[in-house]
Amino acid sequence: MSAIQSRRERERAHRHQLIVTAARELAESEGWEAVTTRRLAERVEYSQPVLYSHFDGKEAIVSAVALDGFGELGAHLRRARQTASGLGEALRAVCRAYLEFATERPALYQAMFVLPTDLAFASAETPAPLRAGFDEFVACFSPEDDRRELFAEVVWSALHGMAVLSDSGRIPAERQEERLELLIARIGGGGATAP
Amino acid sequence: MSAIQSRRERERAHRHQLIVTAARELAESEGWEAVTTRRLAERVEYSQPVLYSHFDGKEAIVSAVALDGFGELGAHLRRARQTASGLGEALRAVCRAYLEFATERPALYQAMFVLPTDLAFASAETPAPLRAGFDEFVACFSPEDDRRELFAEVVWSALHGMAVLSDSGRIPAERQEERLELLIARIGGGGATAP
DNA sequence: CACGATGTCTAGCGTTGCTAGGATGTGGGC
DNA sequence: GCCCACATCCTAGCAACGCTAGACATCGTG
Repeated sequence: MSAIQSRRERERAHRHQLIVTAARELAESEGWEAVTTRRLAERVEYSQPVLYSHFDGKEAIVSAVALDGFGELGAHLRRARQTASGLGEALRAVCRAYLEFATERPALYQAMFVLPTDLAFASAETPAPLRAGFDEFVACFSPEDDRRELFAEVVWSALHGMAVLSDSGRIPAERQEERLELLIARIGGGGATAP
Repeated sequence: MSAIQSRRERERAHRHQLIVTAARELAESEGWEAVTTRRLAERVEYSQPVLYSHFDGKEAIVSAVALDGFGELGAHLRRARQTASGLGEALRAVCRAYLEFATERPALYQAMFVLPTDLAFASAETPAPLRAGFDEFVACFSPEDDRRELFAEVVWSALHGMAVLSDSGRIPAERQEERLELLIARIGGGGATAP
């Protein structure tokens, strides 16, 4: 493993991230339909084929962006949960942070949840960042409740539905806060450990 | 309005529906990525340009399929609600019917909720079929509750999230029934009219 | 029968994701 | 210091996509 080899690996890793962030920025400023391999190549100042030496295809690039997104979402939710005191407040903070994330980074959120990707979820070798976000929801329920995972799944589903339906105008966006409060009051409040 | 003119209109309407059902069948058997204008034209035994004499583009065809879907979903939910007795049972029946619809017609459901379409939702002139499905959820809550619309929005969001997250493998599909029961118990049961 | 209008198809444009094969330049052995 | 080998990168191009212009045929009408 010579020094120049390791330098090349560093450069390669750097360019890898360059492509990912370029794709993300382009998507966030003009939408995913504007992210073509040609425009992306132009943006990173390389030719198209170098994209394919880093990724298996366009879908893999989207997946890489999504993976970054899951990392950030996990950290965002964790921060929110840790600044709260008590399980009830934690749930509210995490839910609010989730919707915040979805509305402020719509393109990133799309890559993570709407666009087709290569990411393996329910499988055994699910990447850690993919679990991390979900685990933040789980942590908002009592460890003694053996149904806390189920609660987390339902809350996550509801939040995802609210995010995506309001983003596409299927439900009025201005009532998002009311919906959030209703959800928390019903799911979290008053004994999440209840039968 | 001569007889031959009306005959031509009939033929035209018939071909319109032919295109829509062909697109839907193709999507349901091979997925939407397999629905190209060429394959669709071949399937209805016309050339490509006739598609564009009926629709403004591919997105409009998807929208037409989605519109059909909303009609069917509304009828499906209505049937489910009417076979139940009492508001609580109605909510359970409608929710179950919704998830049933989503899992049994995934391609149709995608056209309605995931794929980009021309459909106008929150606007004033929202087509009736688009409201119909939502109204079935509203009808599951007491007319005296001035927050029944809000309840309906939250339930719909949760169901949509459950449908789409489990379809893409992000939450385990086999626990769908448990999640549904939890949602109903928390949102519907025990006084949907509660503060 | 000839004309005009309506409807349909062939052919092609620009763009997409993706790839083969040649040019370029850098690093290591003599 | 020279030269070869190897890795890297780009030019050029393929098939398929959504969509459209213009030629062609078909049909009802005078």
